[in-house]
Order: sequence, then C-alpha cells, then structure tokens
Amino acid sequence: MSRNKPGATHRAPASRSSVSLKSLAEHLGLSQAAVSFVMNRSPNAKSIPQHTQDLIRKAARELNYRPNHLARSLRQQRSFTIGVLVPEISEGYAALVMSGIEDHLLQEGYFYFVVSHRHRADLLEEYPLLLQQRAVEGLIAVDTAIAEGLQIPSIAVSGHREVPGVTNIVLNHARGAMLALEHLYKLGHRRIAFIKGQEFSSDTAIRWQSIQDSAAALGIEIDDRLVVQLKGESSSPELGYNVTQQLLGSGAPFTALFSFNDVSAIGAIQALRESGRRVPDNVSVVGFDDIQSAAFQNPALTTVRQPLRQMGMTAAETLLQRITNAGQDSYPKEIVVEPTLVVRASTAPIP
Amino acid sequence: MSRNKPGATHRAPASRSSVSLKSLAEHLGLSQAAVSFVMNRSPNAKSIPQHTQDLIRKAARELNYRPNHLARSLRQQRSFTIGVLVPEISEGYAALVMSGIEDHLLQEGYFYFVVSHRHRADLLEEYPLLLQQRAVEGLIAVDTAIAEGLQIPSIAVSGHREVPGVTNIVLNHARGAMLALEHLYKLGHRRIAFIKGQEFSSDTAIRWQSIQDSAAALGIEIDDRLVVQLKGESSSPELGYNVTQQLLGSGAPFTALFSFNDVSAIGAIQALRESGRRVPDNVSVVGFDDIQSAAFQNPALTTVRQPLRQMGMTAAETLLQRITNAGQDSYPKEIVVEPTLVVRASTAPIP
DNA sequence: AACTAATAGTAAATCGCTTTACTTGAGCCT
DNA sequence: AGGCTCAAGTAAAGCGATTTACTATTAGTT
Repeated sequence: MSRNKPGATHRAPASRSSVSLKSLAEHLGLSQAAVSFVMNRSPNAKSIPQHTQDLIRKAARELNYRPNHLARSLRQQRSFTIGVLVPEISEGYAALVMSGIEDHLLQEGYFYFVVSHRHRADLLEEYPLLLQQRAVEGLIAVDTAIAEGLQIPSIAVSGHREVPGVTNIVLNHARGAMLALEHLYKLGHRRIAFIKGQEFSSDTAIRWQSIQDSAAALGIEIDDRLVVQLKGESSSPELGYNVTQQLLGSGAPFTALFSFNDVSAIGAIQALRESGRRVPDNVSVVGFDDIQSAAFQNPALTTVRQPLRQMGMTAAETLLQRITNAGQDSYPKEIVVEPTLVVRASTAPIP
Repeated sequence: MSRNKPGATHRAPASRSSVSLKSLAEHLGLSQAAVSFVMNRSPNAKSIPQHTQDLIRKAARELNYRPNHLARSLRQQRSFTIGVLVPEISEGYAALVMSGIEDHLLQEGYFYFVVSHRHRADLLEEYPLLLQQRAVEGLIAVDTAIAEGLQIPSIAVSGHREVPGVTNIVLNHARGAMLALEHLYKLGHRRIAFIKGQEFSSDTAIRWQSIQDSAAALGIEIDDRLVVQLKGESSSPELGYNVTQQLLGSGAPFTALFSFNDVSAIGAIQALRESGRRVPDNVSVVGFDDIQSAAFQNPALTTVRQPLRQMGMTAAETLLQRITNAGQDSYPKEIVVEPTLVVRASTAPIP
C-alpha cells in the first residue's frame, strides 16, 4: 500500500533535536546576540556587515533553525495569541464567526485557542482566567456573556451589556426585525407566531424587543398564545421542533412563523409538516442568521441574514488594533453591522 | 440600558499587574522554590510543614496568583498544547470532529490551536512547522494529507496513507459501502448513480473502492455514465447540486443516488427536485457522514453515519496517550471505527 | 603620535518559572 | 562533647530567546 521511495529524502536532514539559537551561534562562531539581531532584522543588525548576515541566514536555513516561540513570547511579553470563547463548536453560528476570525488572525501572524463553555457557569468563569494564564493578548467571546474585570482587550460578538474594556459587535436588530415583519406584512400576514431564543442567548432580549417595536409600528398585534421560547442547551433543530408542536397544540391559528434562528426554523418546518401544514402554502416561515444550510432546505429558507463571517473578521481586526494601540484607552464600545433580508421559498402570500 | 450597580465589586481587587512567583515569595518572606513546591504539590513539598503550606496557599489565593504558563512550558519543555489542522472550520464534518477533540482535550488540561488550510499547498506545508515552533506536543489532522517527517506524535482522522509517526483513524469503509448498497439493493434498486468526492478528500479513494467492491459482491453493475465527481474547493451543497445536474443531463436513467457526503446529497436532492423528480418517490438518495442537519432535511436524509464526534475523542485520547508514553516507539498505526446505517425518509422501494 | 570615530561585534541580564543540590539549625544519642 | 539525623527550607542553574550596555580593533584626522 505504501512504498518507501529510497531516493526520496528531498527534505532537509530533519535535524533530530531542533536547533536552538545557541547551537546555531556556536556553529557559526558568533554570539547569540549577533544571530538574533540578524534573524529579527533588528535595527541593531546594522552593525553586522552584509557578508556576515548572509552567512548567518544561510546557516539558519541549512540547519533549519526555527526560533522557539515560547521563549520569545516570555521575553517579549508578547504571545501573538488570542483566546476565542464560544458556547459550542458546531455547524451554525459560531463556526461561521470563527471562520471570519481565523481569516484575519492567521493572516496577521496570530494564533488562537478555542474553548467552548456549553453554558456551564463554572467554565464561563474559569476559561477566561486559564486563557489569561496562557498569556493571550486578547479575547473574543462569541454569543457569550463576558465577565467584568478582564485584564485584556476583549470583543463580544453579539454582546449587549456595556462592560468596561469590551467592544460589542452587534447587529442592527431594529432593522433586522423590521425587514422580516415588513416582508410578512406585505404578504398579508397578520397572525404571526414567534419563537424566542433561550435566556442565555445574548441576542434573545434585544431581538424580541425589536420585534415588539416593529410589530407595533406596523400595527401587528402579538398574541401571547403565539409566542414560545426555545428550551434546552443543545443547538439542534429539535428544540425548534418541540416548541412548534407546543405552538400547534395551543390551537391558536397563525399564518406565519418568525423563528429565533435558522436552526430552530428548520425544526419548526418539520413540525409544521408533520402536523399536515405545508410551508409556505399554509404557513410562511422566516428564520434568522442565514447559516450555510439555510439555502438548501426544502423549501429554501427565507431568513434575516447576519454577516457572521464579516462579524468575525471585524472582531479580529478590532481586537488586533486594540492590542497594538495598547496605551490609548479609547476604544470603540460598539460596532453595528447591518442585516439583509434573504427571500427564498419558505414565505408566500397568505392562503 | 445598562446600569452600574455601585456595590457590585464582589470580585477580588483585580491586582493590576499580575503577581509573579517572585513577588508572591517576597510577600511571604520565603524563597520562590518553597512556594513553587507547595503550589505544584511537588514531592519536594514534604519538607515544608503544613502550617507554612497553608500560609502559602492562602496568600496565593488572596493575591490571586496565577502561574505564567509560558514560563512553565519553557522550563518543563511541556506546553500542554496541541495543534489541530482542518481543511475548513465552518463545515459539518470538521466541526463535529473538533467538538469531540475538544471534549477530551480540555478535560485533560490541554489547549489547542486550530488552523485551517483551505487546501492551499503552501499553508499545508507551513502550518505544521508554525505549530511546532509554538511547541505543540502533538498534531491532529482532520481530513488532511499530513506531510512526512513530523517530529511530534500525530493523528490523522480519515488518513489513509501509512506515514511514520502517524496514527490513522479510519472508518470501516467496506462496511459503510455495503450497508448503503445493501439497503438500496433490498429496496429493489439496480440502476444507482454515484457522486465521488474530490481528489483532495482523504476518503475519496477508499470509499470509491469500497463501493465498487460491494457493488460487485451484490451483483450491482456500475454504469460509468452514472458516476460523477465533486468539483471545487468549497463545502457547500452547491457542488452536489452542480454535478447532479450534470448527471441528469446525461440522460442515463437511475432510481437511486449514493452521494459522497451529506452536504452534497443535500444539493443533489435540490437538483433532483428542480428537475421534477421527487425524493424518494422517483429517486432514493443516500448520503454519508450524518452531519447534524441530515436528520432535519426534507425529506430527512438516509445516510451512513460516521461517529465523527467519537472519532475526534478517540483522536485526542490516542494522541495524549502517545504524548504521555513518549519513549516507547510503539503506537497504533490505525484505529478502525464502525459506521451505522441511519434509515430516514430519503430512500424508498423502486417506483 | 595621540585622539576620535566607526566597525563589528560580545557579555550578561532578563522574562517567570522549575528543579537539583545544598545549607542551616535543632534535637537526639552515645 | 561530638557526631548524626532530620526538618525546613534556600541558592542558583536553566529553559531559549531578546536586548541593553559595553568592548576591541581598525581607520582616519590633526
């Protein structure tokens, strides 16, 4: 199955124990300082003639010298590492934000630790501390209520509490709610059901408030019997499925459903279908987020799109700026991004 | 919107510049060594009487001492950090494996760096080196061809090449293919279309080989016109959509489709539907992986389940074992996990 | 010839911890 | 009184870099 090609040692001689600055300097008959200056293109290197510089770089290449990042971090008090705190590593929301974060971060030479707290209070408390012990230079919390009193610059993606030292990156929820409700309103819907998010979700309160405001502005009345709330920790569509059954059980009629997010909307559609209702013929459904699979549902999901990747990139970019400009203690308290309505096939005019 | 509760300073006095071992020792009037022994419960601490130990721990708590992990790692030559290399974060497959990895890792006190290479050859080459520079103690590559000559223990989830130093965690593909084909066979299907994975996907070759073997064993003939291959880097269902259109364009009739993975199966179903075919009434579709959203497709997807989370956990567990037992150079070359067939609503007897 | 300036570096401290080898004083024994 | 053991620590090296403050040699100037 696998052959050992005899002449295939095209890699460098794989220096068993990795070479250190010390061994490299000895090999060259120079001081560690000289080598360090040259390798880092430090201003001090100007006292080293070009010829010697070339020799140093050549030897470094040949011996495959790679400076130990730990040692450098310790000395410089700079780790080029940040921490990312998410509720859970899964397909939807967090994954998209993380991919945006990574995009910007790696490009700037930073690495990051990911930790997921799964809404456990002890982990929420402990992880930021552990991350700081590991000398991260900043923290990005995704959909996570961040504790006060952090020593390092922090960004909260979808954070809404005003915490000293924290930049919140938030969606314009007023607009998001209005886009969705206006769309339904224009299709003739008046009896609209709502699925609220769990208490622990950062966006739950603000989104619900925005919905109430938009509904009032449009003259849509919200029937309490048509409002349910997701229950449970998991991020599976099942949660949406469950509360939709509850909604159907109440007997109150509705022609549209606006769900807290796409994942729950997907579960909701399944429940509607099983109850004999067709989407969008009998009930229109609007989701929120526009996760990757939203476009490939059947019917394809109409949803309020959050620019999640963009939010991740902005988070990383802002964080690095704050780290680099440390000292200035002015920093943005809030950055607002705009939603868009993506109309697909899960909404239609009232029957 | 946000209130400042005046009496809310229930946290410790937030010691501005974090306390070091040195300052803690000075504060106590003891040597750094003594404090270190006690804090680490080192055997050396037996020479420190209980009373002093209590004093040390009390002071550490009060001053909120947190040892600098960088310094410790440097000294001990142990970073308690590993690297995880994935093609892309925002995808069903990798996300599930990562969540398994994290589960085991964090629990054992390890942290991890994630990097995604997006199939770029330069990154594939560079990232393992950068990770080693950052002193990771091991590497887990997910669905990624790992380079030879790594200095550290490595695990390849869905790796199939035999590389020295690497443990492959693989699915029993022979069984996976057989489960799916047998299922279709029993439903009466004989004209079956196939979507193969991209060349760069680790599982593509073995899975296709297994399919051919199973088909032969069952007496199913594979029509070349009914075999297409995913094209493109992205992990969106669109790729499956595209090749299914191609399949339909060929005009060759088929009653079932076995797709490389769930994501492409979802796109395929969309294409089938748009062509006027109904799933499963006219065409049965089987996916592979059982990603989270598979159960919530319409129709719910019949698929070969890979225990992805389990594979991640096993990867982490095996890696930590190999790290801990460093020295022994015996290690598992391959760990096989078993698939299961999850029958849902996308398959039915032939029309 | 003496002084200055530039060139080509080097020695050593430092980051914050761990860990080995040693010291100091007290108590006990003979 | 001298030696031995034990308790309770301490001093200092070392992990692998970076960085500040020097030094030794040569060349040029007056």
